[in-house]
Amino acid sequence: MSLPHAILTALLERPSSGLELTRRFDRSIGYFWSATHQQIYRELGRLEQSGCIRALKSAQPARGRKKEYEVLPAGRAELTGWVSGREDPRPVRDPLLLRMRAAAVVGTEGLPDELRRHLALHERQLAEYTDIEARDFAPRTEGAEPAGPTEADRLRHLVLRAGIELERMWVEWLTEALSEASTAPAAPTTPAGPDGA
Amino acid sequence: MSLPHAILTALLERPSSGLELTRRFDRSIGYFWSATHQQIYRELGRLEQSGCIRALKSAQPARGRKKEYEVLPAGRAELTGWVSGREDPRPVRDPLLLRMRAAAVVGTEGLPDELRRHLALHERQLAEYTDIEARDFAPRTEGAEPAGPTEADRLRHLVLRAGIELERMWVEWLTEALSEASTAPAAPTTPAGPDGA
DNA sequence: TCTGCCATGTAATATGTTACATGATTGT
DNA sequence: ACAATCATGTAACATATTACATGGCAGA
Repeated sequence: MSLPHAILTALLERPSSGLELTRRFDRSIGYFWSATHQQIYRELGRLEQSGCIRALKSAQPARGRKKEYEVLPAGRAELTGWVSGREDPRPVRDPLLLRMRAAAVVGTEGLPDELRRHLALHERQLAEYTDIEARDFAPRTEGAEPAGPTEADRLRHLVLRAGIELERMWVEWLTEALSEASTAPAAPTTPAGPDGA
Repeated sequence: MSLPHAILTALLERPSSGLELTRRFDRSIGYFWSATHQQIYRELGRLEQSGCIRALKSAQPARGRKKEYEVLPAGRAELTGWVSGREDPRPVRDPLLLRMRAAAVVGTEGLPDELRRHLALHERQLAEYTDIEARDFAPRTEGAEPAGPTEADRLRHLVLRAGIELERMWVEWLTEALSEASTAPAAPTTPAGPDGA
């Protein structure tokens, strides 16, 4: 149940139309909660029906016409409740790790190339994040305005740092995996092994 | 499309019944691909129909009777193809990061407690992983048998290390987030801000 | 027999993905 | 008129989650 809350957050930050939301989900918000435009339109319809948001009057309900939404008090209350609630971290679901485990059984054919490809992708994402950090969260220069970052700034920076640390972790792990793979070339493996990990 | 391959891998490691698979998905395999018993039974039915696996003869097709499956050559071929194929890393989807971003807009009420709770959960998971590492992948003692770890052992260890590094990353990040939160107590935040991160 | 657990399964719902359809606007 | 693009949406399907249903077996 995170998508509606992601949309409420985005709309509180700035009232938007469905397509604008879609674009923002390709950039900032999508870095930790991705969504396609179909999901977004469906969810906008539900949120409107449940009274959490409403379309601005300027927009007539016609098919090809832009339709902008804003959050109503009920929507803000819903979001506040969600933030202060409990929700366990989701169990990890990573296809690459699964494939490595499968490779331990059926062989590593083609795997090193795939690891290199993933490494390049994670390095690119990491660079994108650090660019954003340098642009939006540069340390205050001396003699600048006395006001430090706001609470909101600090929270957003923390979220970005989580993304950075995650990417850094994958880059390091993939580098290590590749160096191990090059030490010992691929070979047929034993048919079975311990189940412990 | 990862669940069927997760099941094939598990069955290659050891032929099992649905419930046994469910238990293994709560332990080793589930550490990077979780699944409920309903998903597993449904997928076992599909895999059997498509000729990737078959039930061992010992098991009659009765409702309350145990039914064990083994992988057929077609199943092994399917898995091999999947391992050597391409699949992009999934975009991150993390509700906690989303909630922090929402908190930047509606306030951090109740958030520090939740961060502490998550920190404890990740610390526990990390301890579980390092226990497994110490048990199953202890460094070879000097003077032991000359054979090093097999390729399969190294792959399984790599997968476990990814889990360890992921948990360590979350533990560090949550610790940092909490120390920042204690520096500046929660307060109502500005209604809008930059969208950049 | 009754309780509890093992084991397999169904049904309903929620969420996510892929492909396609339609109208509006702008530039040539 | 035509093409390209913006913008909103439908339909079909795939996957995941939650709650519940059914039968077998073992021991009190």
